[in-house]
Amino acid sequence: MARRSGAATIAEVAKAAGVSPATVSRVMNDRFVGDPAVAERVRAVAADLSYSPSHFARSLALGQTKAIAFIVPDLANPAFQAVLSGLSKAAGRDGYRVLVADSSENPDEEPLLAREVRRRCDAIVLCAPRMSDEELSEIAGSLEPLVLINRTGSGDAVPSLAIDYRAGIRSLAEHLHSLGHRHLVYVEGPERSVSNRYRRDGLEEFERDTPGARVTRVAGGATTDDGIAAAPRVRETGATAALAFNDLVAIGLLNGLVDLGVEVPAEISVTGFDDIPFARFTTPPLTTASVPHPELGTQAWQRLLAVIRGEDPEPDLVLQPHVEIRSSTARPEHSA
Amino acid sequence: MARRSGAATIAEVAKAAGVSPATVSRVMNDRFVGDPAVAERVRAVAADLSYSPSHFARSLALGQTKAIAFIVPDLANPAFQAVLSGLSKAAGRDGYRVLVADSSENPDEEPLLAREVRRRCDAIVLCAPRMSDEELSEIAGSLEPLVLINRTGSGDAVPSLAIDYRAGIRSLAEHLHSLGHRHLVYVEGPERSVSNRYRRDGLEEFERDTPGARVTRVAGGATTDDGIAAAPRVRETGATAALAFNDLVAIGLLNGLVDLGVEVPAEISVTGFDDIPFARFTTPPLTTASVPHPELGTQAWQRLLAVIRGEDPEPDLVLQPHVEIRSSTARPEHSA
DNA sequence: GAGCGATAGGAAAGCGCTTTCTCGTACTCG
DNA sequence: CGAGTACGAGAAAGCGCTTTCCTATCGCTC
Repeated sequence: MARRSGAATIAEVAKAAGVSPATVSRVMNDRFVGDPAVAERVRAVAADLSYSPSHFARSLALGQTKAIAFIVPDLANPAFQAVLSGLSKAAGRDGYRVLVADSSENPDEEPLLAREVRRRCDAIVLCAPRMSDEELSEIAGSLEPLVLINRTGSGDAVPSLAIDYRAGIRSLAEHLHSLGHRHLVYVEGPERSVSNRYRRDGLEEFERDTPGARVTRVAGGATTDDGIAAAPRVRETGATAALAFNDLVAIGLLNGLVDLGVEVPAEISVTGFDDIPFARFTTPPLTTASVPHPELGTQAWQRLLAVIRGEDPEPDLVLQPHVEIRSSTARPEHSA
Repeated sequence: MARRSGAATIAEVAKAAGVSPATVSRVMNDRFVGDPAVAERVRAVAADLSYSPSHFARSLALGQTKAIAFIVPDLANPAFQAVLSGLSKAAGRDGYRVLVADSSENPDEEPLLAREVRRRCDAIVLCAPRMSDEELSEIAGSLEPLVLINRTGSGDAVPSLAIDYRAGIRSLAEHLHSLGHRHLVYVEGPERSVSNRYRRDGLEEFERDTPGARVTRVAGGATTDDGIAAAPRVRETGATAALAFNDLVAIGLLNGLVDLGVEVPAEISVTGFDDIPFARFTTPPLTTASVPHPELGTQAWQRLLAVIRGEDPEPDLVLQPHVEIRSSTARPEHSA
């Protein structure tokens, strides 16, 4: 038995207005066709009692909530916020709200988080780079309607949207190579991150296809602090250019290098990934690869809505990053 | 009538296990005291059908959701994220989830947003700097349990937590004054923002109490872009130091000034507010005033939980910002 | 003026779960 | 060995809302 939360119920409104709950419901949902005076009375009473229908009860009766969930690995990363913003705007236009959940607190419980959050709404957009493929395909079924971000073809027929990290980082590496860099160092993302794997693949391709080029790898992470911590390791490699897992890491790295007395880009060039708004404001401004993140959100919504409606979603999309050249990259010193 | 979402219901589990729904419910909630074999069977069947209880139905029956909402004016601002992070951790420890809503899309509908979101959960933490006092006290009642952030004593007995922007910005101004600056310029926050008013108050106090000091005001906003746009206006004032509404604006301003060829801090000192993580990484690193934001979230949860439980919350708290001196502030040129 | 269709609005079932009440069974104790 | 107790588990009500019937009333036509 619920402790009454003080809010008026439909029954109370009905009684006060001298009509049946059914009528109140109809009036509230603009499905009422009878005497306008009755509707008016109901509305007045409802306003008077400041009645507003209970969400749970509605959801229960209707079987839908008009809400979707968005799970991100780290809400503090502006790149995900940009996706969220696009998603939330798009969903809002169709009358849907989005619930945000951040799995950074405990990544291990991501599947649980997803499941739990999913049950509070009609569908879910999942961005879970650290979840294993097995875990993913295991829970995918129980999460539908579902759209995946940055996880391509998990075998299942789940619509997905991805950024081509592989191609993006390769372009970045090629940019550095064209400047004259031969020894690059990649500051890795989180151990279990799938998108880190894509980047590694891209770099391996680059290395293979580019005679004379070499890519060393050092441990990193996904945050500015990880970037700072990686600075000494980067310097030790002797590489003339560093590719960071993302902009956050790059920013940390930039500062870590400065603290070590290393000049960027004179001694070491640095690149990021994502082109977060702050990337323009670093010193020197960060060369990075970007993708229109809000677009990712919009596209995700299109597909999710289709799935919700039982229609066929548009085909999967793999967005190609665009290299944004700024001044954190330059020719290596000795080659000048 | 709900369209069945494919998920198993308690009735199905009950039937499959040859028991009553009541028993299933009890087993699922660890309230079962009977034959362990029965419990085991129920659990097995539940697992088999991958049953998980419907949230709405539970909420409806229980009258509670174990979720709270957090409304922020702008999720892109790292300061609010820090609050969110503290809140979410604290609430999580008590088994509560937090739903995040960002009102930046359309600030005018903040009251509606709050109301709607509130009905999806048990309580709400509201950070609505742009809502008018009237609007606020108008809806406060319908939002309870409620904790307010950065809105002190709205007359009503709503627990609140605030940052002392007035004192904080005053300290910043005094820091600049002590460096020798006499003409300061304040880059205003959003027009209707209450926290902007506090800052203005602080600066007026400073001006009144500090003979020879002068504070000009120019239009600004709350984002980096607003900061960039304010740069020419700042320069025109001829002030030797600029206090920005927050760090985001300060960062924009820093860059806007550089673009205009103005050197910081040589020609103009700049300060921010909030000490977001990026503040350390600007060039020059930003002098700012800070408050432990996650702590704000934790404190908010303490109070909210008390209110939810019908207990008396701890008294309101006004956190005192600490001035973080970095190198975006220095003695004015001619005084050197 | 009788018979018909249309229409306004109520009764009731059902969404899935929790929980009180109740009943039947298996004990225990005198 | 019978009465009383304890305990396991089911029946049913209720959370607040929507929606499908369904009935009663009205207005019309011939």
